[in-house]
Amino acid sequence: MHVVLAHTPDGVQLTPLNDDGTPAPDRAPQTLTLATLPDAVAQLEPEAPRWVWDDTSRWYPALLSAGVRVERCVDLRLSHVILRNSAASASSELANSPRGHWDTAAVALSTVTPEAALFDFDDAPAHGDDADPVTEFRAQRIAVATAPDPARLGLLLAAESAGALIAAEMRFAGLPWSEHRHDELLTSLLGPRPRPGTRPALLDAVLARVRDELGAPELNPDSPNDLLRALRAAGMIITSTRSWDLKQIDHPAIPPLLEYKKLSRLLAANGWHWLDTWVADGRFRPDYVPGGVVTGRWATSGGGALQLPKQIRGAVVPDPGWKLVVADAAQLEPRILAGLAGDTRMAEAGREDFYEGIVATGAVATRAEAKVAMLGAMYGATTGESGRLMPRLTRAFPQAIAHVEAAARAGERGEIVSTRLGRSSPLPGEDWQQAQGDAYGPEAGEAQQKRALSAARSWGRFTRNFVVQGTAAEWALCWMAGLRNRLWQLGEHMDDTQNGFTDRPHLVFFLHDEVMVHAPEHLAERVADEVRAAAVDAGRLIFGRMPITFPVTCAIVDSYADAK
DNA sequence: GGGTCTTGCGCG
DNA sequence: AAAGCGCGCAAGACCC
Repeated sequence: MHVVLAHTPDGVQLTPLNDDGTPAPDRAPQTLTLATLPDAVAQLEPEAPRWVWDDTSRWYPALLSAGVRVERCVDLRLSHVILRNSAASASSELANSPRGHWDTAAVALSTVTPEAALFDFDDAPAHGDDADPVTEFRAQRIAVATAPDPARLGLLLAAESAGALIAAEMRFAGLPWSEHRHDELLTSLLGPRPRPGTRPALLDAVLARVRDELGAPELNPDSPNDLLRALRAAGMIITSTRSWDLKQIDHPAIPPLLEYKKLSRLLAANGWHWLDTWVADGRFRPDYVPGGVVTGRWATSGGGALQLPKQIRGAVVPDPGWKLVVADAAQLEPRILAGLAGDTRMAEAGREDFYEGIVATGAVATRAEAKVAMLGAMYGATTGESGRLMPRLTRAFPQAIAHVEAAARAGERGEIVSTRLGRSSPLPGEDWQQAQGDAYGPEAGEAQQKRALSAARSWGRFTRNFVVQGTAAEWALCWMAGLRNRLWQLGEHMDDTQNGFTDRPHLVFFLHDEVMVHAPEHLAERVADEVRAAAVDAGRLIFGRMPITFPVTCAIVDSYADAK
């Protein structure tokens, strides 16, 4: 059963439907107030319906605040974006109708906090006819059913929607964060928290050494212009102030300067100000944005949750009596490539440690070489060590390399490419099309042709990587969705005293190919088993019986810093 | 004074 | 000047 939730002027319309979108004969639609919605949802939830709503981030946080968890949903907005762009649904009515309500990002924007038990409909855009979720749901079902492979596209929409639930739940639960430990880390690296407008003592001391070595007492190290001038005045030949460039230079000012950059970055990005802004009541609650990246990866907004530097991961600590289970899908993208290409030789070689396996075939000499060569294949390297090693990979694994090469050529021609489950890449922009057109015009100059070729190659690198990164994102969604169900069942016997959601082991963090579970200590080992089992399931879901392994490294720790 | 672009660096 | 992919954020640079 599906139950569609629609926001109406007086409250909420609740419409039960059969799975094909036709009205459920034995169930009448109901109209409710927002205040009574959580109870109504909780009452129906034991039947495990798929809740159909326009945008998970608008409905689910308030349900979670009211203590209501749902097992399944359809996020119409996320699904619509996939179906609008997918080559697999390109001939559907949905994909060929004019852009409207479901294509506007406005539906997406939401800043509902778990604390605010209010639904966020104040800024809902004016509803036209096309905004009716029942109509949209039916259009989506048809688009999926008429696709060449409905099962794959259907799986993608289910996984994307599950991701939206998880994103809301992770924000609700929050990442356990010790403000005290964070402050200790900052103090040991930077010195005690300084008065506003002044540098911490240790940072100041490093800066003094830089100024001294450069003979520039007034240097503002945070100004690239100023810094560049000072470095040149000290005799260095240099065009940028990037750390990587500075490392090539032998000068006594460089080591303290690199240290200054490292520390000032920590202060600016994850210092006390960040702590005040993003951590409350021992939890870090970033705003996850499922589908926020074209490839299907998640983004976050605020708090930089996907860029937590290793330096401060020590501040992520479980509650007393709990553990963190930190799991990482080992060498995910190379495995995904082997699966996508159906390259059983590569899959076989990479069965355990992927890169050691490549070395064992004799394709390259060392693990480091194998890694660089694989990255080159997936990113489209043409120069450097990576570009040099790639031909050897091509000889050893022609099938895998041909797959990414084909994706690159398609992109160079301005065509779209698709992931395993059917998420398609965007078309290149107008500027790109214009540049390609110009290059073949009658009066095209050499510079124009060069520019067009460079743009074509660049887009080819994007599409090359899109199929791998995007399919890896699909795998990760399936992994996490499966894990979510397994974790819930693991806590099934528990009496949910406070909140049925946060009492049980639950997901608290996700980073592309890594997940973190906050688990009661006595369940931690079993959580680790479920993490591994869910990885096996995800591989089967996406690649069927193909013999690809997805090993997971799993650490049960008292601090995120101890995970690797 | 305020908005946008650029630089630099964190993560996978 | 371009350069192996995808991001977000802070602060300076730049412009009106």
